Amino acid sequence: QFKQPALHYVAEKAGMQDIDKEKIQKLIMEASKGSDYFNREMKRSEEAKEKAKEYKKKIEQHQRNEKLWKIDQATVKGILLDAEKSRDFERTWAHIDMDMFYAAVEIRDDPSLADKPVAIGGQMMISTANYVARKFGVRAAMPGFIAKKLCPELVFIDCNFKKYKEVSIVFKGILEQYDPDYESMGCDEANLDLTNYLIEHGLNHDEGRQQVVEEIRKRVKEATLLTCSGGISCNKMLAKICSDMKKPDGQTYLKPDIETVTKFMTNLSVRKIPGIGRMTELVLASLGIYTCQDVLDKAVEIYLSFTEKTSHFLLRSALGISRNYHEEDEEDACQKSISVSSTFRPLSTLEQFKEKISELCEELAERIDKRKVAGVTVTLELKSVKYEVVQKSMTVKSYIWLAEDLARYCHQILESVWPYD
DNA sequence: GGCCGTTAA
DNA sequence: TAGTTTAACGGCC
Repeated sequence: QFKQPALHYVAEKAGMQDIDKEKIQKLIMEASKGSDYFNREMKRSEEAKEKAKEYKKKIEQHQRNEKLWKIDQATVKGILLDAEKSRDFERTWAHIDMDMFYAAVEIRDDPSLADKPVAIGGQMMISTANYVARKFGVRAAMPGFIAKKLCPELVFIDCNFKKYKEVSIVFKGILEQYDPDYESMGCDEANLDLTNYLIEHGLNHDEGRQQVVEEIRKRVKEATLLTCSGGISCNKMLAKICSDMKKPDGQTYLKPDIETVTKFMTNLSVRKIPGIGRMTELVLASLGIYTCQDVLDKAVEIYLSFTEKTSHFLLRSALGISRNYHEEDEEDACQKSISVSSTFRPLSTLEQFKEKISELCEELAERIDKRKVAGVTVTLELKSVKYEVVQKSMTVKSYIWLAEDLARYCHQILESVWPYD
């Protein structure tokens, strides 16, 4: 565990297990310290720890009252029993994830890059790094200037989204043949419900499930000349966690039985659960919870700290239970918002802000037009140089899609928060 | 409905 | 010197 908030996790990602964590963490710290971004992150971390303190108070209060604690324990037992009842091993999910996608495409098209440390992105932000670069601690979501400090030899390559999109279409075209309703998670990964395919092909058994994913990966490699990794399990969450375990170019199968799943979850870090990020990890750590087994051991503490929805999510996840069916509702699956944003040099006058907003509205209107959609709520979000965010929105009576209408409402919102600094 | 925070790719 | 963009969701008032 890091004593300071880790701005970029070392050894969290595939390819970063055998590296000098200490040294890299120190370099990142030196490069970050004192920056507005770092200060903001520190503040967020402090707020998370404060939250944990409140939780602890409530927990201790219940613990002191024997009767109350007994009731809490009984309630939690019920929740865990209910969760257990919903456990289902009948379906097979696969999570397929392209390895270091953008970097892999660039290296494929220029093999001379293969043994050099490569980062896709620029001095501002890196999207992906190859495994050579990861050995230096360089990784996605790290600004280029920090990556450069970790690895002075690092080769930066600009993003070429058009090319990645084309590869992605080929990739998805293969997945579609195994599950026409596959759930896409960005351009380089997807969740597939293989159950129907497996049954139809008489392959619904341990070997068959692994064979099918081997086949998918082989076909992806032939069609794109790129490797991908896979995870196979009885639900989406487990499949996703598994797909990360033998990266690159590997796959992990988790047998659908209670012993295997329980053993798998026991020592798993809570951070591996999709949906638990840096802040939740920090809150849980303050409560002495690091692994999924800790979540179960401290189920009452979880129940008392979080809302019903969140504690159910945490407990079910720690048991290795998650949804194993497609989001059925068309209504639920549709896009709910559309937005543009950009980072620019600080502005000062109201006029400058209005001008910038108008430009962004033009861009947004173009995309709205392409998608043939319209909306009723306009939200303006401003972020200061100190990373403080101000958000204000308004819902109107008529549908909006034109740039001029978007701009008019945004200007109105802007004036209501002016002066802004 | 409005505003804020978290997550993820 | 410098730390993105887009979208979704949950909590709280």
